[in-house]
Amino acid sequence: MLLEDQLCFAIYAASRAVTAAYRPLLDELGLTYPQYLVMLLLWKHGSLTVKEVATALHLDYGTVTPLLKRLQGAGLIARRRRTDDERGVEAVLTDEGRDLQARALGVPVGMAEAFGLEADERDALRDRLHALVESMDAYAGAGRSS
Amino acid sequence: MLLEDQLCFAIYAASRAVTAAYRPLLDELGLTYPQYLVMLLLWKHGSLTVKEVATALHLDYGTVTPLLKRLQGAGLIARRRRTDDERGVEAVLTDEGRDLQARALGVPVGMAEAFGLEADERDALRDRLHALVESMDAYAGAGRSS
DNA sequence: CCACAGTAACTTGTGCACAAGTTAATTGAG
DNA sequence: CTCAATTAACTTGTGCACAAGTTACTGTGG
Repeated sequence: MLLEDQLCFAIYAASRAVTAAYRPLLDELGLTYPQYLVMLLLWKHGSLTVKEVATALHLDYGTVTPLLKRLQGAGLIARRRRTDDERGVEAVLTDEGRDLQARALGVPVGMAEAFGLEADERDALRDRLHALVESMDAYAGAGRSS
Repeated sequence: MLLEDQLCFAIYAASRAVTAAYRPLLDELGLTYPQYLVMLLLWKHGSLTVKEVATALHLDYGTVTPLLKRLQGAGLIARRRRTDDERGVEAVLTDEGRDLQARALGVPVGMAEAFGLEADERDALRDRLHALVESMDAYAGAGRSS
């Protein structure tokens, strides 16, 4: 029952340490860490529905909706109803949002340095965590169905 | 720059998946995940100052103070000024708080099952994450001093 | 065509998490 | 001893994160 022995606490502490390490880098871009994740998605895809963002980040609509509104308020994205299915709302990069990508190129480099790990170690840890998330999702799914 | 390739996102997603897996177990105890971590500390030590709790969990006073007030509101702890140093406030288990430990014994067992990992794998992952947190703390410390 | 189940998004309320600023008690240099 | 710096705790404000409930649109069976 010791706190320090539990994997859950190690993950919880690591998550907060990582976002804290990102903060000074992201402050210069005027982004929070979840906002940065959304921008990463949009720099790749150009535009995404609220549902697609929520699915990719494993987040709730109730988290994503206000987050996108703040990005809109910052002028980085526009939000508009889809025309083919008017239930959907699409987030689209503005010119300003697209331009921000150039200034964000240094962020992953700076973070790789902070991690203090070799690339292969980093990949191994990442893959193990991905497997953990899938295992937990499967467990949660099984729990719901019983 | 791909989201799925980044270690940071794997940790962020894993952290939320873990606390989500704890939620149904902790709901039965009437605790949130951070509250459970505080109770783990108190079941071990009996009483701790706000500073000691904040240090152990790597949290801010601004997070811990209201958290302890909610535990006090739930009747699990009492909060009182220290007599030897009146700046300090101590959190102490109530009888009710102490009794809760018996009902919480099943929580780590249930979680070990959800993780779907062998004990040695779990320990290896935990140690690697602990090392990561220390590395990041050291990096942040170095950044502040420059 | 029409009730209706299902889906996408939003809203409200609670609880972290952290920055920045405030207050009160303690410590220590001169 | 005195007062300036330090420390412990609290407060305020912003932004996630998620549960639960609401609204608007879609697609399908009858």
